[in-house]
Amino acid sequence: MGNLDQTLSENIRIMAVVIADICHRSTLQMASPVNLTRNQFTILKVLSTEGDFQISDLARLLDISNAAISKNIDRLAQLDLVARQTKPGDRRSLDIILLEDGMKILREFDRILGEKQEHLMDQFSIQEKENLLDLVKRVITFTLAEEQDTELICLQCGGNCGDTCVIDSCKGLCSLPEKKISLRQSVGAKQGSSDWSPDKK
Amino acid sequence: MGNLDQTLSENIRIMAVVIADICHRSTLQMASPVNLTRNQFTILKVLSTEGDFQISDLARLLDISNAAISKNIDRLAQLDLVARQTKPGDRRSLDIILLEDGMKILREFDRILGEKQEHLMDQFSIQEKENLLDLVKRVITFTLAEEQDTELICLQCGGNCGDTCVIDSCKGLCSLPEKKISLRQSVGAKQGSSDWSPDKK
DNA sequence: GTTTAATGTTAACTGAGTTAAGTATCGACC
DNA sequence: GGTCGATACTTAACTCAGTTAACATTAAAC
Repeated sequence: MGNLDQTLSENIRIMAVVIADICHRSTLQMASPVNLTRNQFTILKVLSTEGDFQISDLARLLDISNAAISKNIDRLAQLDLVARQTKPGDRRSLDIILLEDGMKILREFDRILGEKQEHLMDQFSIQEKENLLDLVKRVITFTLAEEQDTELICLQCGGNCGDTCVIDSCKGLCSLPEKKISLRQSVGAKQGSSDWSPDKK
Repeated sequence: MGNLDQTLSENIRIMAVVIADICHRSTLQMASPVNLTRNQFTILKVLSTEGDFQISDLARLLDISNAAISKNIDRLAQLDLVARQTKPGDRRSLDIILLEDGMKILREFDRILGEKQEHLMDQFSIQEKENLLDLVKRVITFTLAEEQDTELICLQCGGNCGDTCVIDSCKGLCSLPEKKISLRQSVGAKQGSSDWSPDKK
């Protein structure tokens, strides 16, 4: 029944855009008093997970250059969201640490997302949720299996999904910070064309 | 059962990123011999739907400036994917028309997406698909209802889902080209920070 | 026939990325 | 202990896709 396949595929794609684009953007806008780019937000999110992160770690994780991270940290530091802290052992390295104001934005983001999620989840019975979860997991794993570039930071779980995460490459960040090398080779945060900057209109 | 809610929400978000980001990017890269930005691809996609489109229509639809559209059309015209055609009635206006090479890219994109989709759909029984469709539609409508900025071009259906489209504001484009004014107020294609440009590494 | 509005292009600018060069520190080796 | 290469970060110059503002050209209104 090709038509069902078609409709379902389309609706899955629409859902993806709605969640990954519209919902994320609006939540971030609500959560933060200042405009943050997607990458700046991702940096905060990474810093909120366990482990120490330096400029080059962040560059590797977000797959952008050290120079770009450095500039983003300038911006975030200027907003008092993060700070550079020289490492005791090695005076070349800097640990980037998340400050209270940065945490506040993340907490607010999670709170808003949590609220939206709560309302959404109220729609479904437990049976339906379990059903949907199973189907969603299968969509994810199957879709990723078809792709070459499957490394990414999902970070949707706040770094605590551990071994239950469906994303193989995520597990490193979620539960094993020491494995943080070379995640997300290709879910690039490349030079910008369109969607993810703060709205300036 | 808060934990199920949490897990399900996370997995929905992960699925969204996987589909909207990774899958779209890789498909576009496979489909097009030249690097197209997300907006350039969206322009092609819009042009492939029914109706005549001028610079200002496209600007309104993508929510970027006339000047930006003009430059994008320069680029697409230089690649022989589209052409400017002076309108008989009004010599100020230009109809932007999709050329064969442009259509070829769209066809190839759809073909690849169709293939991926076919494999994915093989995973599910008809019962499961109907189930999933229902749940997905509810996620979409509910999520959109919570958002203020719900205007968007989804264009996932290729412009032919008509009244069955779950996206109210989409219907204009899918089935009623004359309503093409002011779709997508805010699913911005704003100045760029991060993800959607062709990969230059 | 002149003024006003609409359409599209050009020019100057912005912001977030890039690469390449520069600075400082560390570790190793003679 | 001094030099040399590697590592970590920053700075500078550039690119690219947006922006706004000024400018042609054409159409419409009075």
